[in-house]
Amino acid sequence: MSEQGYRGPQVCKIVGITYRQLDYWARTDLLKPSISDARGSGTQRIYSYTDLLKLKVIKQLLDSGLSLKKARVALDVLSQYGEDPGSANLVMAGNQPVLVRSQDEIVDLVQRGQGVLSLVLPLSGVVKELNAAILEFAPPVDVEGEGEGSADAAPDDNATTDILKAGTGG
Amino acid sequence: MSEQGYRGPQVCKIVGITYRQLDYWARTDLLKPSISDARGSGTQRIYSYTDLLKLKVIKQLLDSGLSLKKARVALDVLSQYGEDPGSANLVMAGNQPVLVRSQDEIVDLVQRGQGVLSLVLPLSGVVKELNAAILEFAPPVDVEGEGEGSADAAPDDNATTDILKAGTGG
DNA sequence: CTGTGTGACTACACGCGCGTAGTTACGCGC
DNA sequence: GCGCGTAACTACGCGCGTGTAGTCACACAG
Repeated sequence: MSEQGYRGPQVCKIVGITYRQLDYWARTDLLKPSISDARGSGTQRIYSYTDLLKLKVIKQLLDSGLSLKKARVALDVLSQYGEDPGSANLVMAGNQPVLVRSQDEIVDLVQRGQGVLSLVLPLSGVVKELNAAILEFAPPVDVEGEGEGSADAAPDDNATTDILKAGTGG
Repeated sequence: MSEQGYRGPQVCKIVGITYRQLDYWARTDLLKPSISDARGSGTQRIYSYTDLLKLKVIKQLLDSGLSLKKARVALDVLSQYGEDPGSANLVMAGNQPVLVRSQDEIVDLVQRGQGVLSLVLPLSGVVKELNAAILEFAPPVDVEGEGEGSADAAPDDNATTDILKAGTGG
C-alpha cells in the first residue's frame, strides 16, 4: 500500500496558507506531517491527505476569527473521530469540540441555553474545497511505490500523477 | 429621565474583565462609554446598561476564542438592531453578523451549506448573567437625578441604590 | 558521484492585545 | 474651597503569530 504525500510548499498552495504558517504550526505541534517530518535542512515534510484536511479546517477556523489556541482544541476531536468527516459538522460548544452528525443536534445544543457555539463548521464543504484545490494546484507525490487502490489518499482522478513535474516547477 | 451609569472599575467587576481591557477597548473605539467619556486624568468613564451588555457580549466572544477584530464586526449588529436582544441569537455567518430570532433560521443557515457559523450566541443568557452580576457586585450610579421608571437601565430591583457606597469602598 | 535547486532552518522584526508601574488630576466628601 | 482617594493617563515590556531575509543541507537529476 503506497502512501501518497504532499510537500510543504505544495501544501501551502492547496490549503491557501503561507509557508511561514505551515512551518510554525509544525514546530509548535499544532499539526506535524504524519508521513514524514523534517530532519534538518534540506529534508522535506510530507503531508498526508488527512493532514491537508486538518490544515484546511485550521484555515477555516482562522478565517472565522478563532484563535490558534482554540484551533488546537478543535483539532483534537478530528484526530479522535478521524473517520469519514464528510457528513459531519465540527461544533464547538462551550469551548468543548464535538462532532455532530445531524442538524437537529445543533438546535438541541442551542436550545439547551447556556451553550455558546463558537463554531459550526460543515466538514463536507471543507472536503469539497480541498479536493478542488488539489486538482487545481497540485497532484500528490508517491513516496514508496505505485498503487491506486487507496480511496483515502486523493480525490477520484488517476490522471493526476502525470503532471507531477509540472507542479514542482511552478 | 435620569440616566444611570457605571464607572470603569465597577464595570470590570460586573463584566468580568480587567481594567486594562476596558481601557484599551475604549481607546481603540471598540466600545466607548455612551453616557460620559473620559476627558483627561481624574475624569470618569460612565457606562450605560446597554454598554454593559455589549461588553459582556465581547467577553463571551473572547472566551469563545474569537479575535477582537471579529468582535468589532459583531458589535456593529448589536448597535444597529439595538432593541430587546433578550430573545435573539447573535450569529456570525461567513464573517457577517446577523441577529436571528428563531432557532429554525440557524438550521437554515447551516443547511445552506457553505456557511461557516463562527458564532451562535444566545443573548438571553448574556442578559441573565449580566443582571445577576449587577446585583452581586454593584448597583448603578445616578448621574443626573433620581427616577425609577426606566426599565431599560437596570434589572427589577429598587433597593439596590442603598449599597452604593459599599460598592465604592471595594 | 557531483552539481543544483529547493525546502527546512535561523535570526530579526513587527503589530496586536494586554500586564505592570508610576504619574497626573479630577470628583467627592468634608 | 481643600485634601484625599481614585480613576484615567503614560511608558515600557511581554508573548503570540507571522513577515522577511539569508543560510544551510538534503533530494533528485545528470
